[in-house]
Amino acid sequence: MIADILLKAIASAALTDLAELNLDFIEVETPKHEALGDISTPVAMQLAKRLRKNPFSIADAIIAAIHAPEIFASVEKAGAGFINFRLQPSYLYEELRKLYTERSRYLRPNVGKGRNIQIEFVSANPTGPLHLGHGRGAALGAAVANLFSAAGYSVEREFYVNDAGRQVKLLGESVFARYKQLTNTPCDFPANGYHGDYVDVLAREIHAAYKDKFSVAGFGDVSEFFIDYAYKAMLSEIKKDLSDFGVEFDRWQSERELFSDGTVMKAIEQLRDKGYVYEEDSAVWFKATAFGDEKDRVVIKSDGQYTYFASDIAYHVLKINRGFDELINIWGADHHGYIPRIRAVIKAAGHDENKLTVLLVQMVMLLRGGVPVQMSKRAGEFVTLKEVVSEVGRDITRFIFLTRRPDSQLEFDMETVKKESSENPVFYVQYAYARINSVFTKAKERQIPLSFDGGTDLSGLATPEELQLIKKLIFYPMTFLNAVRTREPHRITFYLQELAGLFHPFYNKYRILGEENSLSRARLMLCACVKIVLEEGLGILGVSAPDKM
RNA sequence: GCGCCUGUAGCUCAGCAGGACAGAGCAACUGCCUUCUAAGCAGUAGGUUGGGGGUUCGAGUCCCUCCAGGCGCGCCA
Repeated sequence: MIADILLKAIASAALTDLAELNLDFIEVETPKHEALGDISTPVAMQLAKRLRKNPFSIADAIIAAIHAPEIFASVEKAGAGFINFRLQPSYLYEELRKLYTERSRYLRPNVGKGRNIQIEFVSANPTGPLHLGHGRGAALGAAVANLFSAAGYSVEREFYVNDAGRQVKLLGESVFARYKQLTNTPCDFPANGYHGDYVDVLAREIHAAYKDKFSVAGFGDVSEFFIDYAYKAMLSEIKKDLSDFGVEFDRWQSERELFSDGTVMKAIEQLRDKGYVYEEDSAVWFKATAFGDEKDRVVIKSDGQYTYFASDIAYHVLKINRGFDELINIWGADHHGYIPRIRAVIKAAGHDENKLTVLLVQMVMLLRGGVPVQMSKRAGEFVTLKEVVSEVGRDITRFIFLTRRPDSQLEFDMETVKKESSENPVFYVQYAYARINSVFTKAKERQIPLSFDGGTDLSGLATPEELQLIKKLIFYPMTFLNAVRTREPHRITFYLQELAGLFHPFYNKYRILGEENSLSRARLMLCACVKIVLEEGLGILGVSAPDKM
């Protein structure tokens, strides 16, 4: 909006060589200090270099070309060449009314235009419960999905289930060994087996249901039953934990199916037809180096077994062939080394590699009172996502994950989190929402109407606190679009804290009810807008907006 | 050894696409509840942005280098 006006101004500012500059993005920002203006742009300074002209004269030319007195109360050149704008209160009121009447149309600029995007996240092995790191991926993935969905994309959320291969077999074998112990038949526990309590639980379940039925069997005789029983149980536990964490998926893609329905074989054959697959040392290789990877990768081992990478190839080829405009994978940072080979697959399959985006989420260091909690899935020593969520709460957990950039390591200290929980930032935001709700309840009791329209008189909103609040609200779409562009939901989190940080002082200083009628109505409508935006932002983060606290 | 990520206030973290005097929460200190929720508000204090070079009118942000931490570098999954 503002950027459009600027663009037109620049175009008509007789800066003739402008056409070739290809200005697809005009930087508009809110100044760090209120005193400087409501919005500003460094565009004159940026143009100075390209046009080889003095930034001040460029700024003058742009300013002279801006004719929008109904929007700008002032347009000034400042500092090293910034152009600072001050907005007309009447413009602010008009925008606020638009926000109120248009709601999501105002808050969710449609940049996706129905394009299809698929986001795959969590995809934890069904060999044990989710830990906190998975929770971080889940919170991020869900929020990114919400972000894109709000931006007008058609979004599919997928969980890739690694139900084939060695790990689920080891799980089944571990459960089998525990089962044998329950039937007092000797059995070696598998090397590298899973030691968690949940393995015993599964063994006991099976023993309770089937008694000693399998006690004389060797693992080979009953492996299918034990493997299936165990991983399916784990998978449904994972589903439940995610659901309790507020994270839902549209699709669960089984790795097994990729083998059984021939997808893996077909994908490899297709690559072979294109000449990207060859045999050497009695193994089958994918020519990843032809597409930028540092070495070729084995697809079928010399013993005839497929590698994990084989099904990964099939999985990604399948995904990209399903016609998505973009694929997003959210991976733990420990998998970053796999990015080049997956990119190579996308390219080899004849697609633009830029259709794939991998978001890496760094490790979560779990601490208790400053002491790191050692975690080892194999040894069964770890704190699960479920435990953390039940101890510190879902909203806090999600909010903490989403107040950090994904690519920075995160310290999660249970004691600190709990200690701070009464003063947790998430409550600060939620409290603003609850307070507004409470005022509305009071208003209803006094039979004050709570519906507003384009004609509501807002001119009473004239204090600095009120004007700042309005500006913050109507600038939400800017933050939103930046969050979408960068795939960084934490920008929403910080925005919400800032919004709440403007609301509370306002609430504290002024009265909403009990003022002269039109002022009271105006303030109620302002609150309604704050409520709308809080709800919108919290919704994207997957954090609840409680009516009462 | 090579690659990726990180290093910002005592602690946990932001810093928006290279722009103005580097911000927030917690912790510390001073005040504020008979008025719509004090999970709140007003205020004080706290920094050589890991070190050093470079590019630029301008660098926390880009490049090089060094230091520190994390994670990867299999015919493992």
